[in-house]
Order: sequence, then C-alpha cells, then structure tokens
Amino acid sequence: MINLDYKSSVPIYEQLINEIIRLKALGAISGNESLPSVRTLAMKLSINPNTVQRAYKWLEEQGIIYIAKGKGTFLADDEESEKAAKNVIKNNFLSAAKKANSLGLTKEELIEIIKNL
Amino acid sequence: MINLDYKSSVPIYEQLINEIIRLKALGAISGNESLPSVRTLAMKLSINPNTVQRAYKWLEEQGIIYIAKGKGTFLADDEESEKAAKNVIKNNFLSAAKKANSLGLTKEELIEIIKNL
Amino acid sequence: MINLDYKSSVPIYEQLINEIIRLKALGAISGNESLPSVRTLAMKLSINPNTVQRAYKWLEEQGIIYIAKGKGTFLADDEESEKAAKNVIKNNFLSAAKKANSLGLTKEELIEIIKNL
Amino acid sequence: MINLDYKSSVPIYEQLINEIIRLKALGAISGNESLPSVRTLAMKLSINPNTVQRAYKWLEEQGIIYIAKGKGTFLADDEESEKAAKNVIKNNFLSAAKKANSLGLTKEELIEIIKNL
DNA sequence: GTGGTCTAGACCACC
DNA sequence: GTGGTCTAGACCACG
Repeated sequence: MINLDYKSSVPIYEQLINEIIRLKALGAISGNESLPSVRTLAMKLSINPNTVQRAYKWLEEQGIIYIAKGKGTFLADDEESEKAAKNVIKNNFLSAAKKANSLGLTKEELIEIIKNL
Repeated sequence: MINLDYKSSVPIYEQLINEIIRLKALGAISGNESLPSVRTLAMKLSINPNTVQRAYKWLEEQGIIYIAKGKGTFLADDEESEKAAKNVIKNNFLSAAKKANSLGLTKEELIEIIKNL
Repeated sequence: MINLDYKSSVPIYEQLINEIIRLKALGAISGNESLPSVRTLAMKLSINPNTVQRAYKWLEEQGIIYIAKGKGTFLADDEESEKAAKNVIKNNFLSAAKKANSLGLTKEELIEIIKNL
Repeated sequence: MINLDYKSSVPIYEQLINEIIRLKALGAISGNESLPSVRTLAMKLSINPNTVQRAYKWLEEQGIIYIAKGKGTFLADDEESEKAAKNVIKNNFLSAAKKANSLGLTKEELIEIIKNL
C-alpha cells in the first residue's frame, strides 16, 4: 500500500519514489511484476499524472524499473534492481553521514544513534 | 573560511548555516566570539544581506548564536551553543538514518557504512 | 476580514499572523480550509508577497497551518491547529503576566483586570 | 541591583526601565531618593549613556521620576510615582489580556494561567 | 497555478 | 555602526 503525506514538505514525487522502493524492499512487489499505469496510479492516489511520471522516470534512470513502451512499466530484474536501489539509498545515507561527521559528530556518536533507531 | 556553492540546489542560506556550524565544530570560531556583521559578510560572500540575515536568524532560533540589536551577532556560550548545534545535526542525521532503514538497509549495513567513512 | 495598521510599529507580518489566528478563533475560517495564495493575499492587502509568505511560514512552523508546495496553503486539522494556536497565545499572555507580576502587580490585581475586560 | 540581559531581544533601554520600576516596587529604592547620574549608571552597567538617557527620559514622561537640571534625577513623590508606574504596567498587561482574549482565550482560561504563575 | 529563494535597495530602531 | 522589516521584481521547483 502506498502512503503519501500531502502535508509534508517532501515533494510528492519523491515520496512516491520512496514508497515504491520501500514496497520492493518489503517484498510487497517483486521482480518483473508490472506497476500500475501512470494514469491509474495517479487516479488511485489523487495526484497529478505528471507527478507519477516524474517518479517513474527517475526510477527508470536509476535502473530500478524499466518502461516498455506500449506494454507497461515493470520492476527491473530482481538482482539488478535490488543493487540499483541499494546504491541509491546508500549514497543518500552516506552523504548525510558525511555531513553530520563534518559538522562535529564522531563516528561513535553516529553509530550510537543508529543503534537506538 | 566559508565556502558556498552558488550553483547548488541547496539554498545559500542553508549552506551558510552549515558552514558556520562547521567552523564552530572545527574550533575556527568559539564561545562568545563575534560574527561578521550582516552587511560585511554579505559583501565578502557576494550575496544579499537578506540571505545572511536569514541564516543568522535561524541560528539564533536554534540557540547557536545570539543577536544583540545595534551591537552585532555573537556565538552563544560554548556549552549552550555546542548543545544546540549537536541537537540540530543529530536530528538531521536521525531522519536520514530512519529513511534509509525504512527503505531496506539494516542497522548493520548502516553501521558498516559509517565505519568506512 | 483582515485588518492591518500599516503605520503601527508592530511588524505587518506579525499583525497578519494575529489576524489569521483571530479569524480562526472566530470560526471565520476552519479546519483544512484553504487560505488565499501568497500572491493573492499580498495584492488584496497591498503588501509584498514576501511579507505574506513570512507570516505563512511562521504559522506553519507553529503547526497552525500547513503548506503544500505547488498546491497552496491550508489550515491544519481543527484539533491540531487549535492546540498549536492556543499554545502560542498562552505563551504570549504568560510572559506579559509574568512581567506585570514582577513589576509589582499582585495576582489579585491581575485577575481583577481580566474580570473587567 | 539592576540586571540586564544583553542577549535578549528586548531593547536594553526597555529592560532598564523595567528594572527601575521593579526595584521601586520591591522597595529597594524609594520616594525622592536620587538615582545615579546617566554617566555613572552607564559605566556601572557597561552600556551607552544614550541608552540610560533614553530610559530616564521615558520614565520622566510617565511621571515615575523627575529630572532636576543640575541637581540630579529623583524618584517622584511616592504616591504620585506609585500611581504612574502602576498605570503603565496595568495598561501593558491590559492590552496583552485583550489580545489574548480576542485571539480565543476565555477570561476563565486567562485567570487560570495567572493562578499558576 | 502554487510556494521557495534570491537580489537590490530602502527605511527604521537601537546602541 | 548594528540588525529588522519591507518593497519590487526575478527565477526556480512542484503539481
């Protein structure tokens, strides 16, 4: 199930990207399974088709999904897709960690925070 | 030394906030020391005074600096300033960690990333 | 109806904040209703969009309204909004009461004043 | 003893006014007693003489002190001074109460706040 | 269309 | 001199 927070300052298209990655990580959707069409998903979520398109496009650029014109949109091959998604997430987390570290938090403090998640 | 990337999508005032926190963490500026005036810093960085002021105001709201109208802007007492800054940084890092975790990275994977920083 | 005193020493954005809270308290606007766009309100009040935005941003930080980028600005859910607004007002009144008390007015005198409002 | 908070957003001259009224209310200084000269007080508090002057001037306008040229500055006649000071404080508190009331707090809520001071 | 950021430059209060 | 507010008007990201 895709959850969006329309009040959040995080752009909807970004939330949508995260939700799709999250559902994949949970196993709720899996390799080569087809995703709803842009229009269908937009209607279901009451959002603008452009917004869905934007999310799909980004996911395709990262190799997480692939778009077969005229046929539909699909999760990429399991292994490849998995790797691509993890890479994106790792990089985001990495830069957040680097930033916190450069701003004065030690590695030990960072690890402590994670343990208490 | 303050470095800004004028082309970045990260707002300048936000970069400026980070830079000031970073300089404090490095010990380049410390307790109760005065910061450049809004106008002076704006000229030095070739940005608008309003942008500097926005950064200063935010830092004051967080308790990292304090502003004495008509006199100038100063770092808060070391202890207080330190605590306020750490809080901000921790919260930022915490939400990044939560996100990565919800998107499928385990705590162990996160810790591994930090160790390799 | 929003009333501003352009000659007052009270900043316009602050007056605007108060007016919006007041209209909410009066029930003139209520839960999840949309507020005028930044530009529209600025034109109606003959003030600068930046000034409206500053008020909106502050109200959002307090949880009284929420801002959906690209869509508009809305009152928060009734309950949440109510609580946030009361908090702000209480704090303001509290500091005024503390001040009057420290300057020599007894609690009884303060209560007397309120009864005669 | 006069206490000023140089970090506060409240202007120094206003804090000084409050402190003098407070000391009078506490009985630490009383009727027709002389106040320090502008210069002396400015030096003692490490502030600008203009700032002291401004506070004295305002207090005189309100009838709380009187300035005898060449002789010094004095608290006004006890009764008169008392009344003038109370008036100022009452008016300030009154407008704060009115504001809170118009923004949605009932008289009962206001009284409750005062009881818990 | 919406809000978010930024510039250029003005005027004010405070010290 | 300092910071605080405001205007006029630009450009951008988002839906």
